Amino acid sequence: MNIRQIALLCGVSTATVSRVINNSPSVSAVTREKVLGVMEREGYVPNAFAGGFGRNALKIVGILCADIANLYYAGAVSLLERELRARGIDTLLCCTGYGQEDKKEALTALVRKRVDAVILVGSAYREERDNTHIREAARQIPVFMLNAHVQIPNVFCILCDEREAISATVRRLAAAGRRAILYIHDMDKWAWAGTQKLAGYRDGLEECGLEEDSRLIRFVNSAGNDMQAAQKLVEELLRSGLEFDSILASEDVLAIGAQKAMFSKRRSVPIIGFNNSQLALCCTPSLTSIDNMLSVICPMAVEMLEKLLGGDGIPSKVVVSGALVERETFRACAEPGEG
Amino acid sequence: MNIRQIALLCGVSTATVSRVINNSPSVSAVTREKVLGVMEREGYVPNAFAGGFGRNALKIVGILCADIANLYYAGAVSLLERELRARGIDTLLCCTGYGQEDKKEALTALVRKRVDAVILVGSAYREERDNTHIREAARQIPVFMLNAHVQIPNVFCILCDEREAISATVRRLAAAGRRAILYIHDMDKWAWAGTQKLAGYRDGLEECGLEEDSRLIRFVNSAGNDMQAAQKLVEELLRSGLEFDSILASEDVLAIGAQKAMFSKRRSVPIIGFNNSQLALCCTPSLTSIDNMLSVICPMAVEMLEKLLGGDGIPSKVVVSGALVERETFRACAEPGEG
DNA sequence: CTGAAAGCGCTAACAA
DNA sequence: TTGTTAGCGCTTTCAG
Repeated sequence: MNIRQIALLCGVSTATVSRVINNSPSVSAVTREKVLGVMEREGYVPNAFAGGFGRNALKIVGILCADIANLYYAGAVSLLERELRARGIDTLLCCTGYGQEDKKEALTALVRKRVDAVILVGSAYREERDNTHIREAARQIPVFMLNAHVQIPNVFCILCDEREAISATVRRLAAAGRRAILYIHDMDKWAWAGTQKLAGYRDGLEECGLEEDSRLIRFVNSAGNDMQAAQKLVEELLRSGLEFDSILASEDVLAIGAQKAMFSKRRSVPIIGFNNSQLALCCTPSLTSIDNMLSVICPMAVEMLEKLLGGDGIPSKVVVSGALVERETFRACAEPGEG
Repeated sequence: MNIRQIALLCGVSTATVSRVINNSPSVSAVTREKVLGVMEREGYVPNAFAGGFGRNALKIVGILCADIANLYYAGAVSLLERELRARGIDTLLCCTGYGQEDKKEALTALVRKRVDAVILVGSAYREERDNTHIREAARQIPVFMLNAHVQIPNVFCILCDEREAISATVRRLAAAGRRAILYIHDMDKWAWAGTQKLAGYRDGLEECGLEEDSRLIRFVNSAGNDMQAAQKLVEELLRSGLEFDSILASEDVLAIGAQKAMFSKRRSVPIIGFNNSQLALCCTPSLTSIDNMLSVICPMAVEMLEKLLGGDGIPSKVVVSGALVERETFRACAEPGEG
């Protein structure tokens, strides 16, 4: 059943049916009723893509993320999808994993679909070496990057200043008397963000006049369960007798692993995670965490996207600051010795 | 830039270009090279939707879920998307929330887009009263329901027997000497699944010859933070002096809230959640939880979907059994008094 | 207010 | 191996 058949049945033209479908005011009440009646009777459902196709007005944007089962991405996609839907835009979701080839293929596949724009969520999409595939994509459609930055025409980056957020957190810890801050990260997957965060840690130390101790910077590398890996790591560190009086992790799961290790050894120090995810609330004690402001960044990205599609100019880069969300594992008022 | 221009530039027909694009074997090597060269040079990217559109071969399926920020749905969507992508099918994601009207609208909107099928994730999509919108949708395209069941032509349901899973868990608790099992649920959002689960709890009691005690069946109703609400509830129950020797919750977050309450009062009983989500691993002690087998159900759904689209027949209903995943909050070998 | 007709970019049946 | 051509379902001028 298509628009032509309906037109035939009504004894009007397809144009008129189209007008009825789209609530055009320039249709007489009688005609409209007649057409609506037939549509109803025939159970006709117009094909929503047929019109937009070809006129580059599909009203679909592609969202790429590494893994939607990851709470961080799930949160971002949730916020993005909501805003897009509110504007009548559909979301084509691609979970690409972390492999460079897979990410690349997914991006070009989306471009082939002539979606109106793509949003790349997470710093995983900024490759260390070669970002030409992003450049290629941006030649065809606007590309938005969340929490990653590249300088390419038609690519728009909205990000949180994670480096500064980490640095500020280190300063907070130092102000609370902490001198030996264990830093746990999982940089492999997040090359760029990982580098930024680590730099933030170092900034913080430097600004506080603390010496960097390489034994306090630890890398967690796990194929599957990052939490468990972090737990094992910290248990080992405790066994080894390494001294530290606080823990900062580049992700909530790592912090929670560390927390479990400390708990099992009856040790207590301030522990701070990153992402301010639901996990931070569910662990006991609840986890202090750095919020990288997805709740701000995502709506902002969609707003910019809308403006851009509407023909307005938008900045190619927006940076917002992060914020420390204090919970049981650390209070700013905490004094040395307390946890 | 379209296929016609490329054809012109190459001095061949659009059909030939089309063949090159689709790797048809019936193109001479020379022609292929020539066409590929021009495509490359011109930066031409074929429109992936244009072909499939209209021939009802869009290779897109719509996935509806209430809220992708919810770990449970995120896990399901992750599994589904992976399987779909492996088959060259794109995923259009709609997060509908729990409102009946919103769910309905989202479904009809997808049907208008002539996606190849829709997958409704979660029992929230089975309305208590009126499922005619699903019937309508199913008249146009195949509908798959995950963890919900209705009997409608062209609707295919794949679900976990949650009722039996809960009942079995109650029996396990009883076998471990537990007689007063507190049951916490949040039925409002999940009318159908909620009813099933509660029925399972009652089945379990009955099969063990335990009397149902209405004070032990508790409803948590929170707009936002279910965990906190459950925590408050249990704290109150403890204050009120209500006796119970174990806790079973219809969702992991509720169990974790209960756990926090118990922990803060230095009480310890077996606690069992539902969904076996990441949260169950992140809390301390780690949470025993009922796994409703998304990891089985989701790939199965996509496999069935593929068969159906390929013209094969598939069953309209598949039920798999759940499984208890035992962790620190309960071990089957646990004896009364231990927790 | 309504209709005729020209596409949108591609595929596929048929012809050569 | 290649070309011709008729659509897919709808929107959108431009005339009436």
